[in-house]
Amino acid sequence: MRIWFFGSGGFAARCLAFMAPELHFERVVTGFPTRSGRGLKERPLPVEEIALSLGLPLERTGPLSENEPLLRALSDPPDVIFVVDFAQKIREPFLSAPQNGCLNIHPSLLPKWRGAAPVARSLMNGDSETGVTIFRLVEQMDAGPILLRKSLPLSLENTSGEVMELLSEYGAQIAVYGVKSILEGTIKGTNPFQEQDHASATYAPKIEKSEAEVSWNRPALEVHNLIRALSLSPGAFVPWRGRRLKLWKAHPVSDGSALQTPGQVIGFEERFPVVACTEGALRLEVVQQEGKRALSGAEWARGIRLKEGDAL
RNA sequence: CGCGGGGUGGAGCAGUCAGGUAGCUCGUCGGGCUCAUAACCCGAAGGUCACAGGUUCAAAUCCUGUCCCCGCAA
Repeated sequence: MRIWFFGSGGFAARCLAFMAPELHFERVVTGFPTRSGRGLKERPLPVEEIALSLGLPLERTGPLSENEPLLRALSDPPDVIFVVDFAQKIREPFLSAPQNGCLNIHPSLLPKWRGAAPVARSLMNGDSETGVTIFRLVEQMDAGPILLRKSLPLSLENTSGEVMELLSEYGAQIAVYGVKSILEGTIKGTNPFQEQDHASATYAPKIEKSEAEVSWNRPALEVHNLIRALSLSPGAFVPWRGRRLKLWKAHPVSDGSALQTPGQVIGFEERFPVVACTEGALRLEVVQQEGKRALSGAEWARGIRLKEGDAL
């Protein structure tokens, strides 16, 4: 069983880590290190770090269409190429080089939430269920035939970080199962891939920075959904004292009295500040001021001497 | 050298600009009150003010260098 893996980001790195004990990867391909972070230092991509720590054969690539050695290698193609959270769009000749095509692990129940930010969009939308899909890449983004899906129930407590973590694990599980089934002929004979219902597709465009700014002048549930949707990155924030106050974790409070001014501290629950929104209120669990580390809402309120009636 | 914020008893902060006895809200420990409590009252312990050097009669505070944490931007 010959398998290649193309990936770059954190989700890809976690999927790779979960799959590595079960599958043999002949090549792991990622992008070049990017100048990023404070000081604009050059940093390797998450997949590179994971692959090296797992002792997998790693190579870096620029645009695939210009990678002559890799293109030549396609003349002796692997059985399957996993393409996960990879910064480039995959085209021919890669799409049809492997006998079983290129497989993607997508953190949504396709055809729902095609696109770049499926987990964030589903949480933002208040979905009660999401999942992960293994499908075969086609020219059109996230529109290929489905091999396997696994669902994950969501609650109001779930954050994007947790959900991504779980879906990378689930995705790796069913990817391993799926690829073994195909290659060992368990489901030989019938076509294991099922065409998507394109008519019911929805889309999850990438998160814009401007979407991260929230206002208390919204329903508490909506603010809460945005906070947990963006809790992996970049974090929702409110302007506060001329700077940003990031809201990493909150909890909606059913105090229905809509008589409060949005943004006003209407009280404390176990020392955590409760802030009024237009419908209901939010208890601030974890916040972070610019330049400071993330703190529990209680510690933050204590340090700045926050009192009932103060306005955020 | 991309821009910026920060490091002060165990936690979170004020004090730094205008050098002059280490402060606040908590936590911890002891005592009191209470049927009881995360409540309240009384008391106590705990800090080389990140590190190094310099200026000064005197440095958390001013100057220089170093380490560490973090936000933005890309």
